[in-house]
Amino acid sequence: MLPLPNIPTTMIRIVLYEDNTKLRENLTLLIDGANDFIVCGAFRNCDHILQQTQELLPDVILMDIDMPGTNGIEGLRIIRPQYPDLPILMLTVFDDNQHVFDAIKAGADGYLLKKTSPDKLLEYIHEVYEGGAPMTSSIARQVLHLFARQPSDKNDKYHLSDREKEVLQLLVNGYSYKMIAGEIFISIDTVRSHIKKIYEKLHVNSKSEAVAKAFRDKLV
Amino acid sequence: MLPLPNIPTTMIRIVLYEDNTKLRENLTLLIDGANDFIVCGAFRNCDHILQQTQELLPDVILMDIDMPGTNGIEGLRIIRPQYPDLPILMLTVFDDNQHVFDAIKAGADGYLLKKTSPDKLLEYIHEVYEGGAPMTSSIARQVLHLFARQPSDKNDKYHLSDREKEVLQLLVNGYSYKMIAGEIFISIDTVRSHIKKIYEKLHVNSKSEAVAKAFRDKLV
DNA sequence: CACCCAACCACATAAAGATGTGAAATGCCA
DNA sequence: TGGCATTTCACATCTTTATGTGGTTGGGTG
Repeated sequence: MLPLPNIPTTMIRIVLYEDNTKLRENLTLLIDGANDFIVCGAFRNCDHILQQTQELLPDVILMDIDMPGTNGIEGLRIIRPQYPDLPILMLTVFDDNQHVFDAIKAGADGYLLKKTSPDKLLEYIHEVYEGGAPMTSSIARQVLHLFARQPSDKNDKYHLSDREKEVLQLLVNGYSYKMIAGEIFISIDTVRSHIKKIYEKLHVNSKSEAVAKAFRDKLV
Repeated sequence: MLPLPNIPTTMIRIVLYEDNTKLRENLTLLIDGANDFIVCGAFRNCDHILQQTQELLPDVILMDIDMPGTNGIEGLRIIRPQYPDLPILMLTVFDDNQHVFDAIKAGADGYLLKKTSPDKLLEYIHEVYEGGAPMTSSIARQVLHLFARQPSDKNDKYHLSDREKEVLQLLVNGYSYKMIAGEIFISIDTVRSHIKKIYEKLHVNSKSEAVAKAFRDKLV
């Protein structure tokens, strides 16, 4: 049985994550329209990305960052360890430093802005599938500069007080509230109130999230 | 006084550093041939890059890496601190990790291989002049990977099972037991027993210690 | 001076986590 | 075939954490 001309024997399987329904549909139409792509799944967030990837076996994932529920960065962190070679292309409106940095750190293989034109987008999907690293030029510039600039010195970005930094450091070191209280000679209730304040400032709500954030943002 | 059509009022000033005389001349011809570029200097190494830059005031520097005398990387390190915003485009035969890494660290704004076609090269010079970061795709991929997944082979030192690694990843991502159970479709008691096992293997006894260890040992 | 903020403390409640004991199903491999 | 690791689940208990609502003190600033 011979394959017909111009009909690829294997389609490149794409899965989309994008919360905007209209955009998700448009992207699906665009990508399905190309003759060697097939969209085998499109979801509004990354809540079940592990199962979905297991079932759908995509060749490329196209991922928005800002989604309700599990967002693109979190999704990336979940999926990347299990699928180290799966090309994942971020497609987002954010071109600020922090988002780019987080995405790259989490193992994105490309980073495009949503204003990318449809034909360029298809070209870039091919590129990432073939092992390239498509980036819009402003992103590429940021990536290079992220590398070059050596000190993070952004550890004041959350405006933690000295005492709060001290407590956070102890949390990161694995201390319980009781141990912290003993270590710096304050009551456990005071430890609680410090930690509550830290959570507010870091926008987290558990000890392990605070610890993770401290590592990721090089606060320690 | 009106500018004539198609004749830019300001030319983009280029300085070249390239030791191969023939190539240097060819590049000069190519770039001067474009109607909005002018080569205002071309040198065989970076020995006097500071003075040359001061005098010639280039808008873009095009730089080879391997040159006798002060080479491209050293030149970059000399010039970058004084001119942090001057676009510098590396143009070289090396696409190995170390050279790319060194150049990026020293503050290059773009990195092209010499096999780049002449018309592409002119396009890329425009791009770097306009704040972009032109890279050949193999370089872009290297840059991303330098950032993201450097080690990730010593993560077997604790002999975590696949399932345990999966659970640990979700812990690191800030999931509660209940959320983990929901995500991977097992009961919360099973989550407990996995986590207990993880704690034994990592020699910790709390979630945040496990998270911290995961970061420190680059398990994530 | 009044005001804010950092740092301290207390009490209470609900949720989450840690630990222990025990057990069943699967698959591998020697 | 029997042992071993992995994965799954249940029940019980106790500790820790998270959150809320208060409060006092002292330093600094407009």
